[in-house]
Amino acid sequence: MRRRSTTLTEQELEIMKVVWERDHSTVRDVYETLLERRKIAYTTVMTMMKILEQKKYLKKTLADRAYVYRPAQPKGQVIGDMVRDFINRVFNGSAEPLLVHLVQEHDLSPEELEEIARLRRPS
Amino acid sequence: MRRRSTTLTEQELEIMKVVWERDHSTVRDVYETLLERRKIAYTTVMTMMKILEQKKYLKKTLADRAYVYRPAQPKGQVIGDMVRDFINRVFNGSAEPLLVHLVQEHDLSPEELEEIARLRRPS
DNA sequence: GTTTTAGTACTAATTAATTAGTATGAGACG
DNA sequence: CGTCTCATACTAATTAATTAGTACTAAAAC
Repeated sequence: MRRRSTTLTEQELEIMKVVWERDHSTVRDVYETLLERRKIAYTTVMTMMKILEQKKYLKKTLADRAYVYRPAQPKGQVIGDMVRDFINRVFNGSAEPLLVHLVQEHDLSPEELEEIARLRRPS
Repeated sequence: MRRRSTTLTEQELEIMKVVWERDHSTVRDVYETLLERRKIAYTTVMTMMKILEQKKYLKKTLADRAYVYRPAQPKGQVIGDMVRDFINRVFNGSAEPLLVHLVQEHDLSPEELEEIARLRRPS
């Protein structure tokens, strides 16, 4: 058997990124945005957004004739869950080795680190 | 269609973690390690390791009667690829917002940050 | 030498993720 | 009013990921 993902899957995330950029979104809004990047069918977007609503990532209200969707959870929360899940899967729950990777391979200078460190300890 | 993953999938990663801990591994070695954690069939492990060999994550040599597997790429390289893939998917290629998440939600103190920062700039 | 053991190769089934087609209905428009 | 447009609901097909069974073979054990 194949375990169902506890976080956003790849395409779900693509849709949520569009939705988070906007105050509210119809299927057509998201469809047109995604269509700029790749071939996709309107009903594909609709199906995905229905799934996201069932998974409690989106909430919908009926406006005029079409559903209007809004995020059901703040972006930071959802992304934070994905980061946590990644750290669990790849680093057995320990954040520090991920940080080491970032510093060593992702062009993060000590200056940037210090700046970010101040987020936790405002001087 | 469903795009094939460019990085290690969840169960592939579980097997690679076991292999990386050891100098060399047979299917039985990995099977017995995984069995301590969960129910799994010997042939399941064998199939997965064959896939990992085809994907160039493992290389095998025939020793005695059974294949002996070794990592074909260093762990740091493979994990680094996974980190890069995650940053691409979730943060559109930018490492800094991931760092902010780590600092804010994963108990990383400024002291730890400074220590890690020294990895890049040995005093 | 026959049987038991332990390995691989091959096949296949299941489920999640992704994609999209078809049917249907309500409102806009002539 | 009939038709066109645009929305949803429902159904279904495809592929990747995961799991494991069965057949076969060679060596070990008796």
